[in-house]
Amino acid sequence: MHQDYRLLPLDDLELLEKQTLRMIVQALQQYSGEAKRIFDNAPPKGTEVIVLAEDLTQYALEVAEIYPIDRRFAGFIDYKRSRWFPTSAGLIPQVLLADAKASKENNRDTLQASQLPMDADFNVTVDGVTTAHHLDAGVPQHMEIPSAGGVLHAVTTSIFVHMYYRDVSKIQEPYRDLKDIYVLAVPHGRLKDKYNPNASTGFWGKGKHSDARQEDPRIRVYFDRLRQACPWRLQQLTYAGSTDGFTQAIWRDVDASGFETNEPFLYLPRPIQGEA
Amino acid sequence: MHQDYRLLPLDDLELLEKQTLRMIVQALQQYSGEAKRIFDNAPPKGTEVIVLAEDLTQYALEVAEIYPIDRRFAGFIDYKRSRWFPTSAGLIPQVLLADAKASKENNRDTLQASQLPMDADFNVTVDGVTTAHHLDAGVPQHMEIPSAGGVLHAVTTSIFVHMYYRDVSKIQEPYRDLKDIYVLAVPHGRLKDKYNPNASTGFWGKGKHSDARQEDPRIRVYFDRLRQACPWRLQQLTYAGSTDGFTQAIWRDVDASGFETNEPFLYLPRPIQGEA
DNA sequence: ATGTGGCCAGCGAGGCCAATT
DNA sequence: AATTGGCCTCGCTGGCCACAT
Repeated sequence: MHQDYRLLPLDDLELLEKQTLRMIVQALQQYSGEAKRIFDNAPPKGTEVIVLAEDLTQYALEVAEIYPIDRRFAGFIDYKRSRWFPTSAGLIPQVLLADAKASKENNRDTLQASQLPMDADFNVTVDGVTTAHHLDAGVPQHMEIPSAGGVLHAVTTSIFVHMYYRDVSKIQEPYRDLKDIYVLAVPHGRLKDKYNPNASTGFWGKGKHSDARQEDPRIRVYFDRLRQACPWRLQQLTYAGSTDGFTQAIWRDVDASGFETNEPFLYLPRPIQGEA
Repeated sequence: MHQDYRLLPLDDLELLEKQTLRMIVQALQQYSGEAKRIFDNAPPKGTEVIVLAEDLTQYALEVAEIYPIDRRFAGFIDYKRSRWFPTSAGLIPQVLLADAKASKENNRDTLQASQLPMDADFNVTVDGVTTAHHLDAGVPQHMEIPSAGGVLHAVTTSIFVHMYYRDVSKIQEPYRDLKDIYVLAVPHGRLKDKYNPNASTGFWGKGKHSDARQEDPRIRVYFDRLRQACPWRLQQLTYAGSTDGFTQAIWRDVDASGFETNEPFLYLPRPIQGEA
């Protein structure tokens, strides 16, 4: 049984990320009812969707935590927890990094360099000319935690919770319509060779920063390409067709032949509170 | 035994706020060691002190929570919890609203209108001319929570955690020096008559918004006047003279004669983790 | 020197549009 | 019409400075 993620076979590292995401999807599904009520009905007040996405992500995930490691980090990541993660390969110290996004787009996410878990290579085409670009990872592969008997290397796992919505009204409830919650597991830095061996292969794209204004570089994750590379890394909880206020409980995976599957799953809905 | 804060005598409402603050001061004291290590050593990256103050406030307070009420609100308040608060007058449903501030000033705090718990009247002097100003409270006196047998009215309690610091270095640790943690309990709206009967009496002052640019009005709390009005509502945890990395454990109160007192208190230091 | 007033800076986080394909 | 590139908006938080006392 391993305790150090650096000794894990890459397949086991992927499984750790998959298990992490599966748990987060369960937590979001169970909270999706209240999440939509709050998101849709919070009064407009400037940049409220940002803080709504952050708060709702926290409320969804905090009740699904596991064996905590008593170590905290401060910084720009919305939700971060150190914990012992149980896997078949061993009990792995992990730092979960989850970032909440609110967006009217549903095909990509923009990451700050500090949210990038792997060195990224990608092509950018402007005026028919394609050039290779590169951005170094800003997320360390692990955090070091002093411990009895040595230093623990807690593997970082990067999750993005993407609230896809549109505006509905400026004067009355509902002000917004939360349509889907996308959940992305962006591969750990050790998995670069598999997911992004070169600029032509991968799910990265030019960020939304302005070069002209010399803004800090950002980078984008494209949903469709992430899904093609690994279906379960792009989950979609949709409210479409919902009659009970909750999202559809479906987990995206692959079967033994490598085909994409959709597996319904059971869940315990957290009650939708606050209905007057 | 009351369950509705609206029926509490004002003195009991003050005691509820005092008990709330006392617990928060204890929590911050116990966490002050790690808080300073993290605050001082986090690498500069733009507006990092804001998020540091927020994260540290959360880490300090979340371990000191009490009997939670299963109700969540989303919004711009940094730390918010619904809970049952035990007082001698009854078990009172409460929504704690704590906002974190980072500042190089140590004599006042700026509040958004949405952080203002009472209607405020105050004088503004410009060019020798004094005029009365007014700003309506943006914090509701309570939040309504549907419950078995009726609607609970959870009293809001507004706390501000003010990290007073200065910059030290741009290139090496420590980057900052966290000097004091001020903790303010701003009186509930029902206490306006006592604390702010008119524009000439109170601790409010002109906010730091720009009228010229038509920014949303803000308002300031002046520490000295809050302390004069009610000494325990302005607490100061200072690192000055500290040899162990923790703040001085002193609670400010008043004796029976109304004189200000300083009471040392015992605490269980949370270990300062992460020292390499 | 301090205590107030208040303009502005910087920077997140996305909206949104334009140029391609 | 859908995809990708990227400029700019908007608002949140305080730094910081200028008077006034």
